[in-house]
Amino acid sequence: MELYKTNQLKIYNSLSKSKEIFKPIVEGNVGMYVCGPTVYSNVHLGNVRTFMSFDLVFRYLKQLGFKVRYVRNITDAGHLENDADEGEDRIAKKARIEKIEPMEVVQRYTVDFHETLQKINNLPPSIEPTATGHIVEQIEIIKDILAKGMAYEVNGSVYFDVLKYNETEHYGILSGRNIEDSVHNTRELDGQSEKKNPQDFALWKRAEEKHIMRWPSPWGEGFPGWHLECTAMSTKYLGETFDIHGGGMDLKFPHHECEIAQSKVKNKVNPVNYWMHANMLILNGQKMAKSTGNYILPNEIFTGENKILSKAFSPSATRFFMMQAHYRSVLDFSNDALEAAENGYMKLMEALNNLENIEVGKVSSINIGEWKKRCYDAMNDDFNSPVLIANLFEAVKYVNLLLEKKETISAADLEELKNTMNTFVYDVLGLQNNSEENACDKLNGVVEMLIKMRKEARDNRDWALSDKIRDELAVLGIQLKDGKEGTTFSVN
RNA sequence: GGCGUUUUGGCCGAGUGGCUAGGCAGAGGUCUGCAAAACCUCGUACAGCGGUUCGAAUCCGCUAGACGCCUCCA
Repeated sequence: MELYKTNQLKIYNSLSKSKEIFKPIVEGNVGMYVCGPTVYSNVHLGNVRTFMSFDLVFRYLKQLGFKVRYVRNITDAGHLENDADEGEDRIAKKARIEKIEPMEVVQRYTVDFHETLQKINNLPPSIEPTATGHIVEQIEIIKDILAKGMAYEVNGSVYFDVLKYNETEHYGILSGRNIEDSVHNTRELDGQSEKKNPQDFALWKRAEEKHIMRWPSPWGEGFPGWHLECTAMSTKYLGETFDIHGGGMDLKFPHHECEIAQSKVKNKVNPVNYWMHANMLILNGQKMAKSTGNYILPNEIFTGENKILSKAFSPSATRFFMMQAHYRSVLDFSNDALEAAENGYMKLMEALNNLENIEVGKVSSINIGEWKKRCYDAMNDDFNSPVLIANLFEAVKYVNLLLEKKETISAADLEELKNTMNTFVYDVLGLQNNSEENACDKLNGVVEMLIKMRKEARDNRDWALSDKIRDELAVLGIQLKDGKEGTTFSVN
């Protein structure tokens, strides 16, 4: 029987601002859409955190037995940079600077994005559609919204009429705003004279002469507006109403608010049942962002090539660091925090390796079933990975006590412990075991030989030689551990 | 200025109206030829001031700080 039938998953819904019991539209199936990256530069660690948060959601839904269609777009048509740059989107701008074809920029950074997510062990989504591949769908939606009188055309551009929409619907329902407030508080910017109101957002923008990315439309040559692509792609692949829509907290307004408005006009239904927002990664007390230069790239962490880092950290240690925080909490990035996470991560991996060395007994002195339930309870409570990890460390303690024979475990319980730990560590959290990568058979053989030689030296009370072997191996990052049952080692 | 979130022990980070989060770092102990590892024990917490309550770090109010959004942004 599928686990979702016995596990009651609760998800914090940004729309209701409360945890709700998750009930998919079609039993056993989940449709999930997550706003993907704009591929005009390398993804930074803050971007990665969001995608990792939803990777956790994706993985756990699958673990519960749901059949998940996970759609995450690639924004390759670019967003408008600001109104002063009217007609010029980010990707076109970058292309001009580098004197290359826009789609070459898109290709380069899409590849970088995929490589980075693969290193950090994110699962690929089920469908990864591109904005440029869905121009036709976007044009159709605009025509529909125009026909319904909720948009207007000016000089080859089409804008969504927010004030008119707000007469019958609540623009601001997701972000907790009232349009009346923002009417009084929105700063007037230049170049907005086309719009009836500053709150109106573009559905279609007329392309200036020099604009590189352009498509024909009923309103002339141009390109789609900021928020339309997600509406087009999510509803195309998941339906007019689907289960989960995710994205970074910073997209809640205006991006997701606009998506709701567009969908409601076009389909007359709420597009999303559960809105999920992942919180920001903080560096130097501020949100990581390309625009401010306050960011760190994933590769800089993996190579250690950044002045705030004392050394390189593996993708898994980095992933573990992020999983130790809840996805809805702000997380502070620092070298100290990463180091602490790395130490904890290695301790966890050590215990996983040691699972193989445990001897079974007739009865169990620890309650594995109860422990397993606590693991699921943690994840059922809005994907609470930090509490899950606390429970995994509880299991680390079990493993060590079992090795010392201070506790006993039955064969069936040991199997349960192994399966559950593997499931949560590898399948749900998506961590990888680095020690397996580092230690190959030849190395194992050499170290075992040295351990044997050291034992002979110790038996002869030749402490100088035995310590020399131990210390020199330590310098190489190989740590020897003398236990009651003999010496073991770990590779750092 | 508006809307929202947040403030936990040396550090990172959970959580709850009364019952140990966890990790890292630190102290003492067991073990050990010594060390490391492991295990056991321990410490200083819930920004400040009021209120509700038998009881609040947990609910409410005020004050102070921080962050996010209000413009592209994960």
